[in-house]
Amino acid sequence: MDTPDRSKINTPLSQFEDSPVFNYISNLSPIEPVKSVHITQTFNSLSFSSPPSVFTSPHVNCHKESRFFRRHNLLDTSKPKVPSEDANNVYSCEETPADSIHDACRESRELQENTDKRVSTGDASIEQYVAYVPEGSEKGSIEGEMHLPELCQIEEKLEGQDCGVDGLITEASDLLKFSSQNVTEAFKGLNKQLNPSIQLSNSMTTLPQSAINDGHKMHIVNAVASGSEHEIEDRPSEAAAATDTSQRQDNLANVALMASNPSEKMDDKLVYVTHRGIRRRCLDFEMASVQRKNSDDNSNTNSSTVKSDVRNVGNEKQLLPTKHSGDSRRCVLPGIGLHLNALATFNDCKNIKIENLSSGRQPNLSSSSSLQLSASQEHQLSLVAMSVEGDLEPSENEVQPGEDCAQSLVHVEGEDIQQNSPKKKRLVQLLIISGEGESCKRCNCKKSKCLKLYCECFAAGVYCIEPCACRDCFNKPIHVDTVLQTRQQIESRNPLAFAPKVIRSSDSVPEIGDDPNKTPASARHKRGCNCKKSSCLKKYCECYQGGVGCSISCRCEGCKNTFGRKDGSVPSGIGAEPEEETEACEKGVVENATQKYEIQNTEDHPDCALAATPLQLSRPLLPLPFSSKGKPPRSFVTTISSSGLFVSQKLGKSNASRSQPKIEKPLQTVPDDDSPATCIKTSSPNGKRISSPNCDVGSSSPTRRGGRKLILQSIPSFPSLTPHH
DNA sequence: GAGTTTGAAACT
DNA sequence: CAGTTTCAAACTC
Repeated sequence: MDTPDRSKINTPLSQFEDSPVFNYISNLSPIEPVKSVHITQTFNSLSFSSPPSVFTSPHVNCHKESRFFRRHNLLDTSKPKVPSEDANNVYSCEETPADSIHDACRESRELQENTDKRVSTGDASIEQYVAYVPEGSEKGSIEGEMHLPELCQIEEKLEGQDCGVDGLITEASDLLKFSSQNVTEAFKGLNKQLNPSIQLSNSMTTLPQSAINDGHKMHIVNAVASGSEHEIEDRPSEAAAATDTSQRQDNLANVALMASNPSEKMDDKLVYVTHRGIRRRCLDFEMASVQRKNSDDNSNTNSSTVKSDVRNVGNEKQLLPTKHSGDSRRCVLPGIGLHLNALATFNDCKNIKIENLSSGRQPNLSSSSSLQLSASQEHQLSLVAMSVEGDLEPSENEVQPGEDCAQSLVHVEGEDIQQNSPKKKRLVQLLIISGEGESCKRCNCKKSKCLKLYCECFAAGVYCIEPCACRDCFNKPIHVDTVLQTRQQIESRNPLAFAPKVIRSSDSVPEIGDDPNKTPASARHKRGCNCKKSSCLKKYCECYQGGVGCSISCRCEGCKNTFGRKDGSVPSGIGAEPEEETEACEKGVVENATQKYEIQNTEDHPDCALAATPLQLSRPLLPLPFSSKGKPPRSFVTTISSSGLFVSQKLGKSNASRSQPKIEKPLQTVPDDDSPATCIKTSSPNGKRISSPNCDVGSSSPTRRGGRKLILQSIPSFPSLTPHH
């Protein structure tokens, strides 16, 4: 404000003096000239004080620059808050196959990474967090290790969350803090407290597999061993040493976690360990086979109790690394990145497993896959269902809960694969390719750090994973705190920000037998679109993308939404309700577009296991984002039943509408039915399915889960599941 | 793969 | 609340 005056005063002083106005002013106040000059100088001196004349012109520039810097600073500062930066670096390092590691190793690692990211353990975040450390160390970014604890601490401070996850993180961080020596000591202490298996794990870090008897133990050992081996192989001696330490730390962390909650966490931890091992090397599969054998020997030990199941699950996962790798996406999915998942994860794993068991382990992929595919939501659902249903059958195949379609494939291949490393590898690759590869590609954020709704992943409540092409991504388990905070912030602004954009009333759910044409119109985009040029005929339109008709709430112009126009041209009754409750729509006509969608979905959809972010879990709704093309659709349709349950689906594609309705119905899911939809899928409008690719596969495969219907009851359960709150 | 278009999200 | 800017997906070439 002052600046202009000054400038005026400065340069043109003489001019002013000459000007009539100045004269006039001068007349008014005789003192002026001097003062004016004086002032001018003062300002000049101030402004220029440090900088030379160079800045003469540039007040403005200065400001701009200052602004510029400020912005940067802000950003920087913000980053720092998120311990993440360092972590990020580490993380990124991880992701970047920069190292001199052999190509093979690199590939395997990549695969592993993918898998790891998707690991479903409840501790997913922790897992990854921990996992990163080693990676960083591998890459020689010791700093990464160093910072991790700090990050954890920061997280603690920031969140102070009680969530089990957080707690775990904290513990992990603490563990990490320990110097190797301290670690050792701490470890010893832990061992005393830990159950035998854990202790074994501890010893395992250094011991060969042979020493282990217990299946669980075996897993741990394998994981550790594999990891260490891998590192050793890949890296020079130095790296090996570092890795060793990091691994130990990880192990400790795991142990600590386990210690904190032995029964529940054991599995997860085990899984975690396994994952790590896998991550470190693809070769683990072989190990897995070995483990599996061992496990088989020990498997008998497992009791029929739920706990036993859980363990089994863990074991299975571990046992079938392949699946994990493949799975990691899926099964792990749930656990993968999600905080929510994490919460649910434990349960999920259990549930899933149970389901598998209940289903009687279908030889076919579909069954397991379908469940898993549904991912976090499904997990939850499954949990409920599990509770409801009692019949569990032991799964011979040991299908892992988390497995995806890909996994299912693995299964299909059968045990041979397990035993056969090469086959396993192939399968894994296939899985990855088919499953994640495609589906997993997700966001491509460059400036939002994946912490805004611009980011599809973030918006979908899932962590970004490797397939994402995002930059400076903070939407990773490592940055849980940041993610949570951001989400809260956004939600504070708009409580429904993360709610499914398209809602479908459960009632509206069309019945399977119904006309396929029935449009998802019954579903409605909550806020309505605002399309001006796309005529609501392109994916730019959220309504269209979600496979729903436009409604009154839409402010679109020239609406031609094939799913239903704003004007209500579509019978579905679109216009009628902004809210989605009614479903006249069901009657709606399914449009060609819908069909297209379906087709696309089917094709694309390979879903990935998404790591749900914690918030999602917290939310009542758990939309499972599916990626069509690997990307989770921004909007996915979620059905909310009056009861409060929801299963998100992608309405987009008709499948969702049809098949899913079952699922959607708050209370029941009938997986088995028919159609491809059978798999519990969540489809995104984009055709991205939440459900695992298996669904597709599954669809092909006749078998489904036992045909049982899952009855979901009101979801009060969610809260409990959520570790956070 | 690069560039454009589009509309939601975010900001003011 | 409206207008503008930013952003990333969707789309086009």
